[in-house]
Amino acid sequence: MVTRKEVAEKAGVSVSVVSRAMNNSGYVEAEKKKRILEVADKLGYYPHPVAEALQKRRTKQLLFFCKDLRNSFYIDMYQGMVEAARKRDYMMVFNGSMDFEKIRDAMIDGIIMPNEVVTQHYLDTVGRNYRLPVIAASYGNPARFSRAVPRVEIDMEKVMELAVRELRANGHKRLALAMPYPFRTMDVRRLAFCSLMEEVYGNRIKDYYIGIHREELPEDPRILAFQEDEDRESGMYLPEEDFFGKGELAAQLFAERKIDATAVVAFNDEFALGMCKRFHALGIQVPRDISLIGIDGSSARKYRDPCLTSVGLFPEKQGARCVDTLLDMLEGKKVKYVSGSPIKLIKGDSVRKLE
Amino acid sequence: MVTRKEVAEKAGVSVSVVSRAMNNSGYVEAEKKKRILEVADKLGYYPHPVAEALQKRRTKQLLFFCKDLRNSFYIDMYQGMVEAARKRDYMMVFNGSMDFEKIRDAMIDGIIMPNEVVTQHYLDTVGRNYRLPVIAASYGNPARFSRAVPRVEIDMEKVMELAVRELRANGHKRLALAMPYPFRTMDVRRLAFCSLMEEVYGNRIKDYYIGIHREELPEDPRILAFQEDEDRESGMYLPEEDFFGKGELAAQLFAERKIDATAVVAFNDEFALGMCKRFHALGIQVPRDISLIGIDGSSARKYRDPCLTSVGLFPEKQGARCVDTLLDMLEGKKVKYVSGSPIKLIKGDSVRKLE
DNA sequence: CTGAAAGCGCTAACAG
DNA sequence: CTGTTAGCGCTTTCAG
Repeated sequence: MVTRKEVAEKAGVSVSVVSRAMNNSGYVEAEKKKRILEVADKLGYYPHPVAEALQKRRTKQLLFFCKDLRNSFYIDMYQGMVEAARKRDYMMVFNGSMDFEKIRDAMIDGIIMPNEVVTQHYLDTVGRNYRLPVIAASYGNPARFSRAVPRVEIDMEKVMELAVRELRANGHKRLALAMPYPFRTMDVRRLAFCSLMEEVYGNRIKDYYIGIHREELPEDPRILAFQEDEDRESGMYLPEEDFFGKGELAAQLFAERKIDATAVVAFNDEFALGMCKRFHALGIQVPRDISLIGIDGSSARKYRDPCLTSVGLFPEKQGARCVDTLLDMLEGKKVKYVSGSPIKLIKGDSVRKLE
Repeated sequence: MVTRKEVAEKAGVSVSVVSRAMNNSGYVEAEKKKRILEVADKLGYYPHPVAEALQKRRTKQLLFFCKDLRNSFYIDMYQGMVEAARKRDYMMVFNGSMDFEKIRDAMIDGIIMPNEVVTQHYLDTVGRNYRLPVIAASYGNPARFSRAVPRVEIDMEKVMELAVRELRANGHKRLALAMPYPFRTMDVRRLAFCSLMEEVYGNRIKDYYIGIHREELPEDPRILAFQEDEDRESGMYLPEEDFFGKGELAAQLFAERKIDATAVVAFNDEFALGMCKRFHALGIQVPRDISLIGIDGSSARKYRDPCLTSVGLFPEKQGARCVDTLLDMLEGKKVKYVSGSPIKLIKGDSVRKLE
């Protein structure tokens, strides 16, 4: 392996001059600099990133701590991070194994958490005595962080408002909400939906809520909504959920319970697509018999027809903002404790205009 | 930050004893070891991964160099890698930005390449004078590596054979192949298909090949089959392709050209799903009017009904094997230059039994 | 402008 | 069994 020392010898200078030449820091005679760079190039020299990191106490790597790789929402988010990091000469590293302990073995300068639940878990365990800067992507879900963590937040209340407004604009009055969790779960979508529909439904709102309970799930090892009873009670859930499968189940429940809603807001696009499929199998046509609106704006919308109408959350933008905030922190800049990320309705063909 | 030195002082020993105690290497009095571990724990000490890496010349990180994140095939492959790496106490790092230059800034012990094309690109550029161990996932595509690189290979000829056999077993005689590339492209699927169908079609084989040419692609920036004319001529292509969109186009071409095949083998599942969608839009029913078989066994098969029949490639297994081979190399073991990865037909409902 | 020297936090001989 | 010592490859004062 060729080191700075070797370059220095061949160029007839000392290592420190080479260092300065390579980093454009401090003084070095123009003539010499040129020669050094030439020698380095000829030798195929390239600085050793680990040594550099040790000395500078900067690895130039950021971790996106996310296990839920099969969820394209997070993949999109990661793409946004990669791009933002690249612009500031950082590398975005992805860790697919959800193992908090191992986080301390990672050579990183900071961590981005995918949601409130994971953030809280982290802060309550390893994060207690590991004080690397942390940023959380968040969605307005109730969570109590034991330490101040800047969040880049998507305003889910507004998302729900957009969805409901779109349905109402198309003449829908009786709307249902389909979720992968029981009613009692403190999910911001459910809370927002309830507050928006309260004046219409009053206390009959539960009749228009389709939730998947653990007991109802088929015996599929992938479908594991809750790991511990404790988690279930606290309304927490862990990732790697089969939203599509749960969506199918939700459509089934919707049909069985003969809910008289004309439109459904689904937890997310994956969930909505699952509903679509099952509706189709049950002979219920979207949007003729039932209108459907998803949340995410994911590219998976394309798989089914009619194309799903959805509230786009632009996870790439959220991801990019997470990175920028984190890097600002590392540079010692003051950062906002909460910053927002844009949303927008993406029209498809799954909402019918009622006369 | 708490270091080994600090722990040593509090425990009244020297740093080397602490080192030995923590790594279970060399001798250290049982009593002392216990005390040291206690002190370390109380201080919340955790070894500095960068310093360790510098000294041991082992970062315990492996890179999966893959930009095509939206392709679930590679995501599955990555999952397999993560698991295999975890078992051997390694961390699998994912780099989503296709920038060969930046690879040298990554703190890694080895690299896994997603396919032959990327491997070759790498070897011809940065890989020239950066000799980190490399493993390539491969598919029997023609490629000339300028350096010996162990490959974990999926036998695409056998894959094609399985697909064709399944269709024939269901009574299909006239089979077509649908690909995202022109006929001249040296893709192993096309070559295998040609050799399998030669005796049936002779030189009419081109009539049963549906290929997407660059000129036929709609003006979608994402749809960029070839970056350079040079690449196109050499039959190379770069990732991030919209296989779904091209599949739609292929179905269109199939219908327009009134090909009299009763079944189609599609490039991959994504491509097949695109075909499904367009066929549906054109009023051509799968499998009633046309049978369809995909390649991959991807989870996206679930999105559409009928469920796609596909040849499963089990990318997780391929990924896991890549990692194991790479780690064996790092441990100085002798590794096979080419190793295989299993395949299997996954039955769905997209192939009709002909009378 | 340059080079010697002192580390970054950790490991691994090697005497004691 | 233990401590001293010499690095891993790089950066950064700080005298010259």
